[in-house]
Amino acid sequence: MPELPEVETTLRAIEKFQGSKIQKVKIYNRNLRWKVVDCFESLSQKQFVESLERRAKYIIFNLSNNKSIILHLGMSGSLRIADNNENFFIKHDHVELIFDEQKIIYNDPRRFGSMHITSNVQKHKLIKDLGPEPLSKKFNAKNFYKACRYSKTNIKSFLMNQKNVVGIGNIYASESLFLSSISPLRDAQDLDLEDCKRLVASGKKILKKAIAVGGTTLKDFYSADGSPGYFKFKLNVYGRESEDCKKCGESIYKVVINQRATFYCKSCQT
DNA sequence: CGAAAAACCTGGCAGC
DNA sequence: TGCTGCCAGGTTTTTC
Repeated sequence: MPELPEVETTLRAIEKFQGSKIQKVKIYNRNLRWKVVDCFESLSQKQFVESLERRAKYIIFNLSNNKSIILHLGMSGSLRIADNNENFFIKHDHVELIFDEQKIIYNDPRRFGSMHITSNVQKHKLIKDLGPEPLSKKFNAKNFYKACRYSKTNIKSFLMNQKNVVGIGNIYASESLFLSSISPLRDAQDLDLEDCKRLVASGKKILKKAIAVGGTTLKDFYSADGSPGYFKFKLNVYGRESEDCKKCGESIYKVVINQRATFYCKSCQT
C-alpha cells in the first residue's frame, strides 16, 4: 500500500503520541514479514516515545530506554488510532501500542510489513543501505545522474530501487516519469543530466503534492486518523490504461516492468 | 557481482 | 453459488 506520502501521512497522524508513555503492548500475531521478537513487549512497555520520525517508508519510534521501534507497513499495512475503551477488533489487527487514553493499532492483511526493536537504527540491516531521501538536498540531479551511469537497468526499476532513492514505489515511479517526459523503459544509463534534472524535480514535486493531500487511496489506504488520501484524483497515468493522456490526448499504455504494472504515454514520454 | 524472477501473504474481482 | 486465475501500494531471497 504505502509509498512515502502515505507513510508520511500516517506519521503525521500519530505524531501526537510523542512524549506519551506506552503502557502496554499487545501482540495478536507475531508472524509478520519477520517474526516479532519475544522481547518486543518487555523492551517497549513503560517507555516514553521521545520522538517519531520517518526514514524511507519506515516509521521509527525512539523510546526513552534508547531503543527504537522500526515499523514498515509493507503492501497492505495501516495504523489506526482508537480510544482505549473502544474494543473493536478488526480482522488482521496484529499489534496494539496502548497509551494512557488511546492506542495505535497495526493492521496488515498480507503481513508483508514488519516491526523490529533495535538499539541502533542507523546500523540496522533494514536501514543501513537505504539511499537518499527524495525531499533532501542529497537527492539532486548531479548525484542522481552519477548513480545512473553505473546502472544496467531501466529507469523505472532504478527509481524504485531503494538504494538509489527511497520512498518511491510503483505509483509515484510512473507519475514522476510522466511528469518528466521520460519513458519508463529507457535505460537509466541513457539519461543525460537534463533528463535527471527534470526527473529529480518531478519526483520532489509529486511527492510534496501527494503529502499535501494525504497520499493516494486506491482502495484501502487510510491514515491513522481514518482519513483517505486524495492524490488518486491527481494521477496522470497510474491505473489509467487506455484512457486519454491529460497532456496530448493519446491513449495511456500499460506495460509490465519487473513484474509491476507500469503506465505511460508513448507520445509524451520518450 | 548485478539484474530478473520467485517468494512471502490475503482478499477482491472477473469470468466461467 | 462456487471455483479458478489474476491482480494488488513492497522488499527479500533465490536464480540466472
